[in-house]
Amino acid sequence: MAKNDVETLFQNESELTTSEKILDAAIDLIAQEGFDAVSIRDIAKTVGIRESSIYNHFKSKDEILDTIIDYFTVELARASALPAGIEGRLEEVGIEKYMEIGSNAFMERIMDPRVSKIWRVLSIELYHNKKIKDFFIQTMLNAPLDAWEQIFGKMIDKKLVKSYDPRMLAREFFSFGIYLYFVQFFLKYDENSRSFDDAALKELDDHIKFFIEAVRA
Amino acid sequence: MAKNDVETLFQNESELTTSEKILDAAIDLIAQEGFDAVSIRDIAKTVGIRESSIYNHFKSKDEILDTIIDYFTVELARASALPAGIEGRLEEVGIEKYMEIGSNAFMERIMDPRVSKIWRVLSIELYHNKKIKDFFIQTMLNAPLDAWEQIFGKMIDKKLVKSYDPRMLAREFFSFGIYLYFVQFFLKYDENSRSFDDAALKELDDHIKFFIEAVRA
DNA sequence: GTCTATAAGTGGATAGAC
DNA sequence: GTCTATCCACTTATAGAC
Repeated sequence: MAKNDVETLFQNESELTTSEKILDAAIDLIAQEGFDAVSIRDIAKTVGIRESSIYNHFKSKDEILDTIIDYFTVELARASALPAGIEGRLEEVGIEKYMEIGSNAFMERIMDPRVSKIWRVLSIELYHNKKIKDFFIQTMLNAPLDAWEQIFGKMIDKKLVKSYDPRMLAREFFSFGIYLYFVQFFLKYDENSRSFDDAALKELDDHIKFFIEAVRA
Repeated sequence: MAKNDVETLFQNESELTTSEKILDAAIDLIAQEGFDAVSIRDIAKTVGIRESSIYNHFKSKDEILDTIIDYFTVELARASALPAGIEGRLEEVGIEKYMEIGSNAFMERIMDPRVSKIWRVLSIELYHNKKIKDFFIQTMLNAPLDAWEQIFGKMIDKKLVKSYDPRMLAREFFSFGIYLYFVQFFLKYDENSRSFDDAALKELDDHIKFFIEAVRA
């Protein structure tokens, strides 16, 4: 990586605008200490400018957080979507492969070291930021549950899966993702381990195998 | 409840010491806004004394939080312990009853409206307080996983349960509790709904039924 | 677009009278 | 054990020179 601490989340490090540098620094600091504990001075010092200069790019401290939230909730929302093209190919690929592809698509976005710091920021601010809370409820909870409910409904129709309540199956399957997320971003997070480790991937693999064995018709 | 907003967490409301009033007020305010956002002045105003008087009872703001953490982590740690007496009665009570009793013991502590505010405080401060983080890893994660691993090991020995890896079974069973906790205290928490609602209990019930059907030998 | 200087407010904490 | 008064470090944010 480069000479400074801040791993950039934007494309070309050499051509970063000051606004992008500010956002990078803010993300880095907030991920470590939380939004309240980070001051405009801290951010300015990390970027290498005076605090008053920050206000040429953002009109308030809150606007910095809002920009981070708006920029990345859109980006991260794609994580819960299933990969395009797999939709109609249920019989072709089989249950195992189907669930594996769906899970991996989800996990890869969360594992990505480029965005794991953002996940940490959103996790930290979740408790008192309505925008983040709504994002989580919608994107991390309801959307995946709805998607998996539909998928399990179809699997039941095709007699690939026992006729359980599809919503219950969606919860049984997806709740494990929330568990892994919580353990990773609340209990095990530190600045050095920014991505899911192999143990978590093994646990997910075990979960998929156990679940499939439990529901296969 | 009484004439003021603060539901006391201590025994006799009429005989609360000032220290206890301060802790109650602090818990109430922190559960709503987080520790950083609550000032000594806020706490003093809620109690009805001047901020300087706070320092006759606690030597710093941090000591207030520490007292809350120390007092309740001990209390809450009991939540993850299985009820005494059930230990050796596995054959007698059967798998369903055994798991139901274990789960209920855990859930009742979390549901208790008296302590759910404390759970919220601990959840909010989890990300930057090592003491709380250690408590969670030990009491909310490792201890329950160890306990259930042992139990499932015994169930497998007695051929009550298929011979899966007991640690994997512990994760499959207990991760749903983490999911329910996360949804409750991070996504759905607000001052009015302080306890788990019936939907969560129904979801837990579904989970237990699904799990038993999946593992029964 | 960055700087210096400063405003205006809030925070935790202490001294000393009662 | 509570009060008034005060300290001072730190915060966000603005004004205006360069």
